[in-house]
Amino acid sequence: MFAEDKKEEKSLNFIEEIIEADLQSGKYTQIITRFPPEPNGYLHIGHASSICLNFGLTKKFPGYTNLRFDDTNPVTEDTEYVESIKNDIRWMGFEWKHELYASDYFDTLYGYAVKLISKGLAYVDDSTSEEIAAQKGTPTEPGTDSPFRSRSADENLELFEQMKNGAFPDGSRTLRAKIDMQHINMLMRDPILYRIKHAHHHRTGNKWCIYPMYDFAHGQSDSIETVTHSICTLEFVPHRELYDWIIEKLEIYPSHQYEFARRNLNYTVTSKRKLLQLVQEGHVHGWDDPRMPTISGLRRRGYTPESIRDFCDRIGVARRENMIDVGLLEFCVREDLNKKALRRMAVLDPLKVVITNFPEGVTEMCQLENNPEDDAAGMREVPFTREVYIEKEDFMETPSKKYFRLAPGKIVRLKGAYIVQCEDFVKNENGEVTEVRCTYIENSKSGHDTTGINVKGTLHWVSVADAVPVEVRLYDRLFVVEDVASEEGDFKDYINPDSLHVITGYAEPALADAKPGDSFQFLRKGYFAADTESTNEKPVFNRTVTLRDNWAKAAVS
RNA sequence: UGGCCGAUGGUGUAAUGGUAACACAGGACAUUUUGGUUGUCUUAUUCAGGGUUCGAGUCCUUGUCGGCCAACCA
Repeated sequence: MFAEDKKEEKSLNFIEEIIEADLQSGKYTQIITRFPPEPNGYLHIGHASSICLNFGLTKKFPGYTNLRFDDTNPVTEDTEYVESIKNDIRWMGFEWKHELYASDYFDTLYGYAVKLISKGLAYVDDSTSEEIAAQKGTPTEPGTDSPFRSRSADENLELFEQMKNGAFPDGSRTLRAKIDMQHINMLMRDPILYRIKHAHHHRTGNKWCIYPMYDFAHGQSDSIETVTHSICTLEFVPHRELYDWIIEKLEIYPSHQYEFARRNLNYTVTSKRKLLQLVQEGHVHGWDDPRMPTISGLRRRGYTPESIRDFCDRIGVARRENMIDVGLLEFCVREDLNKKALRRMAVLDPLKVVITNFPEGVTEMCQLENNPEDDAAGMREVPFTREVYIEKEDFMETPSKKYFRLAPGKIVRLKGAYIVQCEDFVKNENGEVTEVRCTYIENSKSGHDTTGINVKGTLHWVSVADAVPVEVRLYDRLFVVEDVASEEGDFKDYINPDSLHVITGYAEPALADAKPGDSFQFLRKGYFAADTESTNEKPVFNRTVTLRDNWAKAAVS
């Protein structure tokens, strides 16, 4: 059980209420859910919500959850996606009961189709795609019957078998349900059940040249697995009538579909089509680019499974349209990493400080806490010398009144080391400050400070002689507008041209040992995770998220 | 012009006919050898009108606004 699940019981969401009622009434003694991705892309933060819901339900209530790949369209699907999906679900901390594929049921589904035809409830249609579209009518106008609608069951059976045997080219015929072309629900106007695709399938190879449509695969797959609560997003609400119709006519186990609103995150996109486009056109460096809202991207960025689960928990489950602030996701990862991440010092934009009264050639070790939030994390030693780097932004020639960092004549604490006072500074010909000269106060060392001086500011620093150069990748939101989908024109027009900055930072020696995936808090700068490409020779860090910064906020306003 | 689904602080969720709650974001103060963390305080006539009721965010009704539905995608 996850720690966050142990919190005091929150009120149930509407699906949990339904399940509780079903359990209490004795309708079920256990529940079965499923997570049904199509293996045609990587999982994203929206899927995370669905994963937490489906798997979370069977953690909370008796029962189990299957992983079922909805692989009914061979032309877009691939085993690469299957593997990434399994990997991401496990990383999220969930384990499925059975690994299943809709393609496992192709024979059964074929039999179901034959049964429907025999009952006079399906027919082979020779109409073209355009003709079928025309027959459908519109939401406000009824459709018209296909000229092939009244074929005999025997003829349909014969034709359908020939379809299966590869007698016809792609697109030449379809199997359609015979329901009602005047139905108020467009999906009930003789929906296509099977189409011809002479395509290689990632699992069944070339065995089949006809493939069932979503509506003729999903509900039956649920039924075959005796899924009790089949949970999907709101755009499938109109499909429920067809879902129930097929199950009823086939007289198979009655699974039930329940819909919730997909979660939208601002400043990003969560459409697989759009994400694929970003990858294929090189706007990002792959599905796991740390700017991507994919689970693999978030992982590489430094997000933890705990933080993503917490996020999903906080945003909840409902049926209304929503746009969730990415700030909440950031809050969740800060909260998690604050407890776990070891503190390290790294200077991202260096300015040299010379401590004029500190002896040359001497290295003095300083003891610093690895994590003030976790005593068990212990201490580490950091070398201090006459010359150190601080951040450029931590010195101001003419500071405002509320600035309590370094400035001419002002004192400041170098974290874990000494209190220093600024005596002088050097400028280059462009008027930029290139060096700050300070004196240190001898008996002010952290832990042994007998001066009684109260300093307002504390700076992070790195010894010049001991600094480890590291590549640091700073990320910003991928899009410049909150709601990309609602904007006019091509979504790519709203890509943030400054979503990535690669810089060289100077880190304390301990950071040279970072292993890919390790997370750290760079003091006063944010949380950073060693990238998958990081090595001891060339450490690379991704900024997961900055620290909250009240000073920066105040400066803006 | 049809059908379906929605509407509660800036955002996301709660309140199951009986005091509109929680979290994030924002603001203020305190604490702090990270301007981090932590603590305290603070921000709503529940889309609108009508109705039922002792009592309505909740039930009924009308309207308004938003989303979805006319892929051989899922």
